[in-house]
Amino acid sequence: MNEKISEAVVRRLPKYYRYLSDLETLGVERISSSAMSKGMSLNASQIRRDLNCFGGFGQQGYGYSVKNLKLEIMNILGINQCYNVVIIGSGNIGQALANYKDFSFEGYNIRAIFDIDSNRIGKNMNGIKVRNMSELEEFLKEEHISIGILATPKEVAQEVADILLNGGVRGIWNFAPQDVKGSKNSYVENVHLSDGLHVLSYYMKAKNDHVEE
Amino acid sequence: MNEKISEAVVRRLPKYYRYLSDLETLGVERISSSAMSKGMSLNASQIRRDLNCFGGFGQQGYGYSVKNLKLEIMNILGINQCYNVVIIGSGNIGQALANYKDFSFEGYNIRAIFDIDSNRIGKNMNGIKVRNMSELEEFLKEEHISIGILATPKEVAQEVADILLNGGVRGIWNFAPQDVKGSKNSYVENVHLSDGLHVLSYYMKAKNDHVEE
DNA sequence: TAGATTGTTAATCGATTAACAATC
DNA sequence: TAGATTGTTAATCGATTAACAATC
Repeated sequence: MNEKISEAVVRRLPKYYRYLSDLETLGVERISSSAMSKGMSLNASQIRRDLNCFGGFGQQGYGYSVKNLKLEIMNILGINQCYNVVIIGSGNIGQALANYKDFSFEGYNIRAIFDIDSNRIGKNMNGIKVRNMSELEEFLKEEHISIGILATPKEVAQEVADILLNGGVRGIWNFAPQDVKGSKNSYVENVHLSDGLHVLSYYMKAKNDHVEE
Repeated sequence: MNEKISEAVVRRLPKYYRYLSDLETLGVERISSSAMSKGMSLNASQIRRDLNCFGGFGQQGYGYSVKNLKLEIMNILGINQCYNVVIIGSGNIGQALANYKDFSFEGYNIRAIFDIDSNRIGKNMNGIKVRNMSELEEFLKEEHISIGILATPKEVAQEVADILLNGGVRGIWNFAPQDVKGSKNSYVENVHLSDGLHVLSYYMKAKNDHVEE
C-alpha cells in the first residue's frame, strides 16, 4: 500500500463498488476478473492490477468473493465509516443533495444547511434545519464536521471554503461553478456539472459529422 | 481534424472554455499557452497540442486571442448552437436541473419535464410544465428534441432511455444511478454523482493516513 | 530586425494490456 | 490431480512533456 496509487485507479474504485453492490443485490457470491471485465467493459488485467494496489483480495482458481471484495473497497474508499456533513447554500443543488436518498450516500450525515437568504433560514429540508450563514463558524467549533458541500454562487465559493477549512473541515465537495483551493491536509473535489453536458454536445456533434461524411 | 481525438483531450475542452470565459470577463484580450499553463495548472505543450487537434488558433509571437479561442472551442464543443431538451423525472435532481441558471446552460432549452407522479403532473417548474410520462412518445414525435436528461429511479432508466432514443433523441445525460446504453448514432453521458463523494472520502483518508505515518 | 510564441516532431513517462508462473 | 484464476512481471501502447524550427 506504499506505492503511489494513480488517480486513474482511484477514480475506478467507485465503479467497482457500484458493480459489486449490484452483484451482491443479485445474490452473486463469487466473481472472476474476467467476468467483471465483461460486465464492466474493463480489461481483466487492469482489474486485477487495480485491486492489487491495495491487497491480494482474490484466490487463485476461485476469483473474488463479491461480499468480501465489496467490503474491502468500501474500506479503501472510506465509505464504511460515518461523516458529518454540512451543506452551504440551499438553492437548487443544495436542496437536491439534502434530499437525495441513495444507498451510496449512507454514512454521510447532513448535520446542517447554511444560507444567507432570510426567506430560507429557519425552514426545514428533509428534516434538516436551514441556518444563518453567520452561525457557520460557531457551528463548526461545536460540531465535528469533516465534509462541506459547497452549493453557493461562484463569487463566494472560496471565501466559504476557507471558513470551512479553518473550522476543521477536511473535505470539500464543490458544486459552485468556480474551482476552490484546499489546504495541506484537506482535499477538494471540484464538480463542474455543465462539463458533462458540454462533452455530451461534443460527442453528439462528432457522431453526426461522422454520419454526414 | 481527421486524426482520432482522445477522450482525455475532449474532457479538457470544457475546462479551457471555462478558463477563457473567465479571462474574457476580466477583459483579457490575448493569452499565451504558458500563461494559460500557469492559470490552469496544465502543461503548456499539452495545451498547444490539445488545441492543435482542432486547428491552428494561435499566432506565433502573439499567443491566442481570448475571444476568438473561446469561440473556436464553443464551436468544437457544439455549445454555440441551441438544443431542445426534455427532463425525465421531476424529483430532486430533475428539479435542480430545471431551475439551474448558469451561462454554461445557455442554448439548452428545456421544453418539458415528464413524470409519473400525479402530484407533480401539471405543475410548473421554472415556467416549464410537468407532463405525464405517458405523453412522452407523442411529444417526441411533435417536437424535435435532441437531448434527454434522465433523472429517474434506476429501475426505469434504460426503459426511458430507449423511448427517448426511439423518439429521435441523440444525447442522453443520465443522472440515474444506473448506467444506460445508447444506440449507434447517439451518445450517453452517465453521471454518477456519488462517485465524486467517494473519491473525496478516499483522498481525505489518504491525507490523514499520511499525517499519521 | 529581435523577441516571443506557436505548431510540431522527438523523447519520456506512465498506464494499459498481455503473458505466465504461482497456487488455490 | 487437473482446471481455473490470481498476482505479477514484461511488452505495448498512448498520453504527456520537452525541444526546437517556423514564423508572426
